[in-house]
Amino acid sequence: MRIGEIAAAVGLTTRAIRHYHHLGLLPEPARRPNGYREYGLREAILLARVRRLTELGLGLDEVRDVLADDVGRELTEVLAELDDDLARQEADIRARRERLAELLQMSREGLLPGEGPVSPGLAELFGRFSPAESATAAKDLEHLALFDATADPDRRDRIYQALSELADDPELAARLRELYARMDDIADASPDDPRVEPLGKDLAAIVPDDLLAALVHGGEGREDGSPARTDPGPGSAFGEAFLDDFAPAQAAAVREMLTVLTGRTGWTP
Amino acid sequence: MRIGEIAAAVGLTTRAIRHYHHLGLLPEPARRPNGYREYGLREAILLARVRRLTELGLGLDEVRDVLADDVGRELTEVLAELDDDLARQEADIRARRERLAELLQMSREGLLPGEGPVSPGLAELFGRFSPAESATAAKDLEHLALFDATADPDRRDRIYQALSELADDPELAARLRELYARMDDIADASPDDPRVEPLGKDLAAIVPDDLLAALVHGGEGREDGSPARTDPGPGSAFGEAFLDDFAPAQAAAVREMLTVLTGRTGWTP
DNA sequence: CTTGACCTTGCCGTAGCGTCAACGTTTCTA
DNA sequence: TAGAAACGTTGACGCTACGGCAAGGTCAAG
Repeated sequence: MRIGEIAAAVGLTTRAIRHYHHLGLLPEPARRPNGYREYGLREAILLARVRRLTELGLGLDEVRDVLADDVGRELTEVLAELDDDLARQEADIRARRERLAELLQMSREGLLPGEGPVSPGLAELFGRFSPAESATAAKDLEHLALFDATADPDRRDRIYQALSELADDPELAARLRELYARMDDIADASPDDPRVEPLGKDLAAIVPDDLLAALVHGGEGREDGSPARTDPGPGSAFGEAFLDDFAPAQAAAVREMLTVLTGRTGWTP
Repeated sequence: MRIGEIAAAVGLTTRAIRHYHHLGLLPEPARRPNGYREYGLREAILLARVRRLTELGLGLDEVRDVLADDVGRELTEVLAELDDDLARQEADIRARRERLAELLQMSREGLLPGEGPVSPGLAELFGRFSPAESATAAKDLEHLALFDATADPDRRDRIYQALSELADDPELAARLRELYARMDDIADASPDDPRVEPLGKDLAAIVPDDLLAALVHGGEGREDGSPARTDPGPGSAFGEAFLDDFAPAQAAAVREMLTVLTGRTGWTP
């Protein structure tokens, strides 16, 4: 047989067969005078074995090992290993599909924020605060979306829990909205503006103890643990970038808030 | 932030971030005087979105589309498509794992032939015929293993069914063994040997009608449909290779058998 | 001054082939 | 009998999402 004929017979492409030759999986057969490869039934049988093994999902070098080692002992252990691997992949895919199902559900209900797919806990928070209510609020939600993608789920959900409780209390929610408004107000103010310091203190005051605990405690006891929404506090490059995201006066207020909060936790930089 | 800092903040590697720049997924940020890239919070937020999307399993160009298209319409349809894709993968993996489970089972029971993993139907046939009983029998099983990997499951199982019934009948099985022995006997004979023609006729005689029907009918009505165990009959390159796998006298006997069988089906070459 | 931890660009490697490119051979057909 | 169609040959690049290494430049600390 020529290569195309054997390829059709075993259900492979000619390219695949040449590839197997190249890898040494299958020895090159004799050539006809014109240079064409000449295949016999033995090669077809070998290729059929290769095909069965690759269809199971074995890699080509594993196939080579199995073919070389002859007899099923090696085969059995390769198959077992492969099954483990496939089990992992399957679990992985299922987990992703579960997340996808949540997201598709949210998407159909129109709950997906512009930030794209986020955790359900955060999506709920997004639903609670009207999006374009305040520039500062919008920014805050963006920060949360960043946090959402990076923090570990435990801590994340504890923090969302605390925030959710805060939003549930009508009085607290009203105060929060007011604070956002006051932040908006000082967008163009100087850092020395007299409104800055009281705003910082009021911001600190609305942070409940359980939220603060979750923020501080979640940091896994290293150099972080700062109450900034995203792990490292000011002093770290990230913290500076975080503060840079605010207007100067707003940043000063946030800094003031952090000072008060670190005082409350007894944490030292 | 420098690239390592933002990478740590969003949970990516610096290499990945540079890769995203290269692909145009994320614009190159401004540089410091020393050439270092300088990142701000905006980039972190963008990267967090990228990370969420890639973790769902989106390809990077899909991520780019989603980021560019802004807003969830495109996103929703990409997610739905992705879910379809994952569903297919999951089904595929499950099917492979089922086959693997069968094979591991057979392997533990020592039923795996040297041919490696074959379909359950064939494994059963392998179990019925003692492996080294006859050189011709061994060859026949090899041919079946080749057939096993290439034929479509329907036809394959119908044929195995017929073969299994043949093997179930003690008298037929005994006759089959005798035919194998006679094939062995003429391994070194001349094609003109007087034993060849009667052997061919006897070979044809033991093929039951249902097996013949399965063999002929399975060919999906094109140029095949030949009763050779593997699709195309003599005249095709594969058929020649098949006959070449036998000693000359044996090949003559097989040819004789085919002549008789094609006569029985009324099939014309 | 050195060491070490950063950063820079750039190129090779991964798995399993698909897909040209550029060319020779065989076979069918007008 | 010529030309086209359908085979074959080797060789090289492409795909995914980066990892790893090389060969350097930069910066802070001991």
